[in-house]
Amino acid sequence: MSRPASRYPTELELEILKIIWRHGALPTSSVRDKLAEETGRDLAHTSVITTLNVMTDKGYLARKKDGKSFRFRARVRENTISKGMVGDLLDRVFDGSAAAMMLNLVESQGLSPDDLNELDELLRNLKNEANSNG
Amino acid sequence: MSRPASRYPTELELEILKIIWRHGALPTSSVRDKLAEETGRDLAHTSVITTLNVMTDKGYLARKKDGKSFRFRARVRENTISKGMVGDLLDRVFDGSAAAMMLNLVESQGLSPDDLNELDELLRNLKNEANSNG
DNA sequence: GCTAACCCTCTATTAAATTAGAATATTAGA
DNA sequence: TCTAATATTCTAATTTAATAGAGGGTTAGC
Repeated sequence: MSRPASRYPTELELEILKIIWRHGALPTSSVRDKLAEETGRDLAHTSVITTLNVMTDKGYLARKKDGKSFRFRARVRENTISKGMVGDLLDRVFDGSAAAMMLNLVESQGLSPDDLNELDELLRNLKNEANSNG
Repeated sequence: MSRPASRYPTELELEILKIIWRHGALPTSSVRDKLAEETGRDLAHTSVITTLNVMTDKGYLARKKDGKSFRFRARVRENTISKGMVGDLLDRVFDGSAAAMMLNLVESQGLSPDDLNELDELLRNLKNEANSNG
């Protein structure tokens, strides 16, 4: 056998998704421009189309004719993809232990006092929810 | 150009690293056995060696002759790799916002009350540290 | 009806990752 | 020393990802 297709967007695919999530449906030329502007990735027009079509086949995007060119819109939500990718890492690296992953994140990412307070608040809300819903 | 080498262990490489982190230095045959037992991945002996050698080239492992076979040990620490992979996802998906990533993790992973308490404690400790060290 | 401009489809190349077989080396024991 | 067992190296096939060129279609303007 050989390498299985990745279950989540690849590097380039994610860059493109992020652009489309931010700016809404775009034609190829705009995707290309923004890739160059925002990520420094200066691809040929045809390379961008090829990738957009692959992404369409994979179900990440939908395309619709608009005048003489296609316009691509996202078919997946940012939150869905994020959760999928985080969940994947969680399983692969931390064997599903969310607490272990959080600990790692907290340890390694030099959180500021503001960050800590924000998290504190987040936790408090979650606890309240848990109490009122459970 | 084409695909650049991934900066972090691939799927299979990570499985192998986890086995070696858990069990310490192992000969090829044991890595093979444990891959089958623990992950259901039943590879040919030569496939395992090939991968182990690639991992050695990449600096993830070191090999030393032991009797008639090689024994492979980890050259990277689990925590280092975890942090790298989490940091990578953090940058690529959440543009470096640890708080956003935590929120996602908390939202999506249905944390139990126990988990919440554990995290609460974790945060409290961090805050204390921040106060006493700052 | 041409021509220029623009966009797309099809095809192709390169490298990494995964997998494994053939050939070769090594070692222990008879 | 010869053999059987076992381990390693070398080579290779396959698939995905990333990238882009050649060729062909469409549209607006002259």
